[in-house]
Amino acid sequence: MQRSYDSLGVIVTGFHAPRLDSVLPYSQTNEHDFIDTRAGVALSQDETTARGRATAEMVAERANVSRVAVSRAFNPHASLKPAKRELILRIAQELNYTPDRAARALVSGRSHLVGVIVPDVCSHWESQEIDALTTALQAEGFATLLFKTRIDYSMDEQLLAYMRGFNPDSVIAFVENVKPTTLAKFLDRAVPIYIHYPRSGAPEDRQAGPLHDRLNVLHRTGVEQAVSLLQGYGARRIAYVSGVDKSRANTAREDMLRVVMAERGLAPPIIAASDFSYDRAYAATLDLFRVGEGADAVFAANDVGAFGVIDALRHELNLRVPEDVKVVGFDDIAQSHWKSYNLTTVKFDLEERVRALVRLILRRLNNPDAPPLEETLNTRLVVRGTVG
Amino acid sequence: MQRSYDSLGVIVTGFHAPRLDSVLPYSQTNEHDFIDTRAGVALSQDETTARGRATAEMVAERANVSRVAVSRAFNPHASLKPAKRELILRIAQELNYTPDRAARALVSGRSHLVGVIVPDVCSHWESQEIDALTTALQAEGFATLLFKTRIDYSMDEQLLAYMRGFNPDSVIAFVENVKPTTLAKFLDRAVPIYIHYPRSGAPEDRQAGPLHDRLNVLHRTGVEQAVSLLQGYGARRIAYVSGVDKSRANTAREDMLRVVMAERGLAPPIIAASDFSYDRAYAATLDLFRVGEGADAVFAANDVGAFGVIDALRHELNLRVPEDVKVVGFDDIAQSHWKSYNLTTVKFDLEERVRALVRLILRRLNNPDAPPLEETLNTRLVVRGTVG
DNA sequence: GTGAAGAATGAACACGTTTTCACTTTCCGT
DNA sequence: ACGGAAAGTGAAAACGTGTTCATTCTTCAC
Repeated sequence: MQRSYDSLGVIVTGFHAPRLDSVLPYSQTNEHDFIDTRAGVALSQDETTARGRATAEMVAERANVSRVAVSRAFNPHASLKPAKRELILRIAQELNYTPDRAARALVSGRSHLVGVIVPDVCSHWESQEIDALTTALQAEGFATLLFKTRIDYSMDEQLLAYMRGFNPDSVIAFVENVKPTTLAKFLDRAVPIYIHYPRSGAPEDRQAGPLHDRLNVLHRTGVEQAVSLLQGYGARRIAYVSGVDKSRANTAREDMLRVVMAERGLAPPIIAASDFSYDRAYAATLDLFRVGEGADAVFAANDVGAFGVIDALRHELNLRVPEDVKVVGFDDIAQSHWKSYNLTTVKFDLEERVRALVRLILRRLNNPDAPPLEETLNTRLVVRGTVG
Repeated sequence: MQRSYDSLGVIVTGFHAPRLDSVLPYSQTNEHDFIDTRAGVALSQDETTARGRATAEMVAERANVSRVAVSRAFNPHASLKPAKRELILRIAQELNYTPDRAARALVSGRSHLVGVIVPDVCSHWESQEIDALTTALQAEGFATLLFKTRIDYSMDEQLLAYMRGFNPDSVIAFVENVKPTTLAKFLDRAVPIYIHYPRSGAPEDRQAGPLHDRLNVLHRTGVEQAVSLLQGYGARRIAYVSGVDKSRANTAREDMLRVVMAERGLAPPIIAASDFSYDRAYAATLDLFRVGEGADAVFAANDVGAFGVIDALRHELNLRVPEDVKVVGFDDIAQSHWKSYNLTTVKFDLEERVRALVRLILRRLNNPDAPPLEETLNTRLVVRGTVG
């Protein structure tokens, strides 16, 4: 079996053309990425409806029971003679039957979908959070419905309307600057919405506060440990390379840093404006040391930002980390232990956080009128090689 | 408004306790991560059903039209007097109505959900692909339904059955070693399945080949450029730090490297077994240079692996990159331009790839019986600082 | 053996939409 | 004005399930 590439509609995108004239044995051309479609086309056509799936009706017929019995067999709480349930489940498996969740959602009002709104899946912290979230939700019988919003962390009304059509049971929004009324307009009273970033302390948040479940994170602990460590190594002039301006996470972190530094008699942090990204943090650092006054130590609003700071210091400013400048991050993402960075950082226990979040969500779904619950997680400093 | 932390059920996880006795003004305690729930509770209760959403029925009543007209107003292809459509859409907006997708799916057989199965959302390449995919699908009116499978890239039958319940219109699986028959057993004839890793060239794949849509990627172009560049700098002994053994992506890349090196009269690559991860690549590199014979240049199966290689060389083996050892990766993920690595790598145009994929999917959904289509993308070498 | 309590059962309804199918109205060329 | 085609319209059926409710069957204490 041989084939010539120029028989295909080849899209050539490289900066020099591929060898279109090369004719290789098929076994040597497995530079193919490959996509199967309709893998099941050849399967038996009996016992399936026109749409290709077995229904409860068909299972019932084959098992000589009513359709309702089939429904009950799949609901553990329903009462059904054990032998009958076993028979039904066996036949269901033979016919490869699973209850249709769309139909189930229609009547029960539970889609078992949790909407996740995120500005950027690739962001390290977010991607790790989504990963853990999906695992946890999957274990509880829910599926993650992913939506992207604008990169500036603002909430898009069009997106909310769009998402609403899918009827999520709950929504987790990695989103800033969104008013409860906006959310309420586009989602139903019954849908709990979880804003997954730190609160800003703005008046409207405080007002809404007591009505809602809360997951608190004590930034203070980790920040105190970090500042204490920096002080111990003689750092006095500390800079903060910020996250997105006015975002909840950035405000919370910057404010806490300011409070702790004040308590310890340090001058307020020098603020270098950035946006959580590597590139902006890199540029902000260059600015800080070339145009600005520099610093003994740099706090970055997140780990990725800290990587940008470190690379700017080492590879462009010819400063040593940690000898000349110490660097501390926030999050402790998986990449922080990579040797090139080996970052000292304030850790959030991501898995614990996601477990707590899923716990809150499920509790609220099972009991919508339960009193608001508050859970609090702590932070701690993970000491590696960028302070010392 | 003041509050004391020890009035909360504080979960303390740090390695030293937080200052529970501290009492700060609320505005200074915004170390809270914060979660809103049921933001809409206070909204007006009129014009909503018990479940909290307006229905087509209610819109029809208010607009003095039939319920069918409402349905048609939301379907651009249906014929409806423009004035009427406008009226309905306006009233729908007032009532904050959106068609329920579960009900729509039930009758039309289209859920507008695309299942994405992935072993690890955090993997850089996968997370970037998921991000682009979600954007593209969202633009076409589809939503991404995320599922996690086992980390060894194998396909979990239980997961397939679970996912099937959600009735995805199509499935994109970042998965290895899965037989078409397994997929077919758990998904319907009507659901196109896209395996999103390179083919292995194994007999069963070849057999299935002509029946399916395909998205080819010409590894050859980029690999030839890379090998040519390495040869130009005098590299002769080239090692390959592999991906997961027998995985499609790894096999395709390793085989192509072998073919190209043979064509150019080089000895076969020295194989160092790894699994696409930073840590294993790091360890494999130490092994290669301490126990094994070392190399002039290292090809890594992916960029993250290349980072592990670089860090092992520089920070543990005290070798210089690129002076002592040259390194080339695969993928060109966003992190590859970070200064600490500045990686020379074989680039896949991710956006273009995702666009082509979504194009194939939509075409197949709109016309299930269309003849199989094949698209081919090219690769190219992005030259940065790890070869030279 | 008897009665009552509880478990098991299936018919009918409900969920919110799209699609089909007749029917009515509008439009256009002559 | 006229006929025919096209566009517009709403009643009814369908999608596949969970839930309610009245009925039948089983169990168990006496």
